Amino acid sequence: MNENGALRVFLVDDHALIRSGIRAELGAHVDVVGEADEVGSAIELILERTPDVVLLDVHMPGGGGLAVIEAVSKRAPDVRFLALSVSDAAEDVIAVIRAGARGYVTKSISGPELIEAVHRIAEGDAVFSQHLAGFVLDAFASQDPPPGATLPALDPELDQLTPREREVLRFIARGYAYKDVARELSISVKTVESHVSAVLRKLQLSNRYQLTHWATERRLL
Amino acid sequence: MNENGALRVFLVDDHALIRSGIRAELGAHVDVVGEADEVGSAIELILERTPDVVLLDVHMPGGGGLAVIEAVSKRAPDVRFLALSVSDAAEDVIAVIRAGARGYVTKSISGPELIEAVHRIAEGDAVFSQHLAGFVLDAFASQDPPPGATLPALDPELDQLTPREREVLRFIARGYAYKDVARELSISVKTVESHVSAVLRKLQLSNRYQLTHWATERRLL
DNA sequence: GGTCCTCTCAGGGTTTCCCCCTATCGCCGC
DNA sequence: GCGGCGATAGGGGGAAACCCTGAGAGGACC
Repeated sequence: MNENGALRVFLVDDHALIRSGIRAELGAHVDVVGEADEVGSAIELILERTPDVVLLDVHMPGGGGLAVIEAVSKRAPDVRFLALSVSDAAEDVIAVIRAGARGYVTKSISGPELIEAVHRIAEGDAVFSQHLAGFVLDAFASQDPPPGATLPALDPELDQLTPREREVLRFIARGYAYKDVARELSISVKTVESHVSAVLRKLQLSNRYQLTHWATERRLL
Repeated sequence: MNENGALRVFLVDDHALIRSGIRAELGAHVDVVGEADEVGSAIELILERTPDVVLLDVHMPGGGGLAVIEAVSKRAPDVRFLALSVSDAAEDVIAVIRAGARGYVTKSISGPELIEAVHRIAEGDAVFSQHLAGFVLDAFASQDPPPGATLPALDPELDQLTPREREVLRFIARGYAYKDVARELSISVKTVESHVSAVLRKLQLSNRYQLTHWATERRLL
């Protein structure tokens, strides 16, 4: 907080237009203490100005928002991040949450909604776009679920896969060879085969090609 | 022009944040006479208010900016379009220019640049982001073949494939087995192998599943 | 005529994919 | 504790994919 009691917010986005839009929408409700259009200066300025909340784009040249979150979190753990993106791909969401963001909203959010989201993040809540909640909870089911969110119905077919199978599925659907998946996950090729067999059987598919399409349709890539 | 001599501009983008950013950047330099967040109302309002320039996002639910350009151009040919997008993918650019847009800039454009671009469009100029200009001209220079043909003849990577290789690529990316492709094209399996090898080598991919992924991203399927 | 490219095809080899099967270990619930 | 399930791993085998080399026919270009 600054001397007026307003939240101190920092913006990171490589598009000047969008930074401008955010500033216009947030208006007088918060104090925008700085902004950056690329990773390096973002890290530097955030550490210097220690805002309450950093609003940042996930997709940026030079490593993207992930690099910013990781670098800042180590040295200024009190700074909270709200990821802002045009993408609602499950992978992006998971990665950015893993890195330490407290929320993830798409750019279709309205001004008032964004203001509320920023305040909730500052108070320690987790904030997600409506249709993302399921994905996020699903991925973190094994660990600690975010506080007080009711989850919408998950994909019944995706639901019958075990977490490990889903992990393997993502690699396979992207065109990884079995041995590449094995190396990525540090398991044997034979185990990968087992998982793939299980996935194909459960989803009633007959080969990897269909798996790629299945995953693409569900926007898992 | 309106009574003050300012340009009359209309905004179409499904993201409120971005519309807000554009309004903030254009500021007092032009007269924003309306905005829309989806295709239907965009067409209706543009026809009603007949702005000098329409700034519109290429990627939108419900057909995207293309549908707007086509529908409006038929009934109000004096309205000029400047496409605004996060993407600089070749096929997007070409498609939108074909539809009738007079320019294409990415959202990384600065405020002053955008203002100048809008004015130049209004005056009848064509405006393109720096790194797109050469690209677009190349594409149209080398294109005289049949108007009904498929568009992506300008992708530098796709371009290095021979016609036969492209043909084989389409089948392989759809999941056809070598022998199926051979039967479809009435050639031997060995010949299919040769073509696939050439395609993988030229595109620097290592297997057919990455090819599916590659083709899907380029919307070749 | 010579050169280059494309399309065609082949042999022979290695690797990967996909499908059977079994099997161990650990965790959780009844 | 016993059964179920998930993750791990392996054997074996057939089919398909992939790699490398070579080579002939036809066309285009100079």
